[in-house]
Amino acid sequence: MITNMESINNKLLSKNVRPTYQRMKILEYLEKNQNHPTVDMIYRYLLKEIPTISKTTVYNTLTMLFEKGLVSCLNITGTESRFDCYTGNHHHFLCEKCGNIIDLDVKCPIADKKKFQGHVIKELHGYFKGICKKCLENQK
Amino acid sequence: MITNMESINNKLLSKNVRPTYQRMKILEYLEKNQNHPTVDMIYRYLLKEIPTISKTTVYNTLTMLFEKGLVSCLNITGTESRFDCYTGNHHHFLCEKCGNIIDLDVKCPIADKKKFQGHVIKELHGYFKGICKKCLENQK
DNA sequence: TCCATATTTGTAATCATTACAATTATGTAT
DNA sequence: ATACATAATTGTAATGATTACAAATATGGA
Ligand SMILES: [Mn+2]
Ligand SMILES: [Mn+2]
Ligand SMILES: [Zn+2]
Ligand SMILES: [Zn+2]
Repeated sequence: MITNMESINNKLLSKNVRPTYQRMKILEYLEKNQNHPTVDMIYRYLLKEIPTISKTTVYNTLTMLFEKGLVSCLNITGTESRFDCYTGNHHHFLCEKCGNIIDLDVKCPIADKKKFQGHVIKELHGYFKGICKKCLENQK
Repeated sequence: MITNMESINNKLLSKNVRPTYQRMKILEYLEKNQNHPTVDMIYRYLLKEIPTISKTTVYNTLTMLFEKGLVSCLNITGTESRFDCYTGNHHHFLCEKCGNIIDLDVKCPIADKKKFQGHVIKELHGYFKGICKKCLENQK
């Protein structure tokens, strides 16, 4: 996937979202930083490029992008939301040592089902917690 | 599983936790109310039986019980922690209509693995969100 | 009974998130 | 181009869950 302003622009337009500078930059950040950032991480970075940006705008934009299906929102840490521009079906691993969140390719047996045991499924989250490969190697 | 004070007592003792009245009551509540209550739900109920109980005690106790492996902690809603005395491997469904959290028996392909792609796995959370069977029937 | 220690309690602080109103930017009709 | 209604952004205050911390209380063993 190529990250350029043109594609980001089209992505927003395809969902009838006005491609404002703030929205473009937030989406650009997410595409360039696929480490599942927090609102604050996005905000603090964008502050350099857009000194007037408000954290409320970051919150509002991410909520809206989520509702439009352009980003996904994780609550794996339990303390703050994490955002991911990759909306395809995948799972996540949280390292309790370094705090990194890693994408996992796990085949969930009911991943593509619209219904399960009578319940309509709209979202699916697979969260794993433990110690990541890199941290295990470092402590050897 | 029978919920009586004797078994709760033993459960705590087996983890070298002093079975105080507050701890027993919190664990008893969880065993009798398997609807994944919040801290506040537990606190407000126990207030009737233990008028002097502090919400801090509920927090401290649940954190301790979790660390001892006697309860599990869910962050499915994103706004507050939910607790579950059933620590066996199972997944959860959150209904965005009624807010209920339902146990799901989903076979995760890596449920019993200690390691996955080099990462040591200590916790596994499967969260599904949508509209539950009961709410679907009601709106027909 | 005495005492060191564990537990509980109450209050204040923290931190993420939301509410809300004021300001600013934008698209469209004139 | 101008005016205006509307959308978007901003700043600040409020909310709510959780944590920090110190004082009060309870407990088990000497
Ligand atoms: Mn991801
Ligand atoms: Mn459960
Ligand atoms: Zn790590
Ligand atoms: Zn429901």
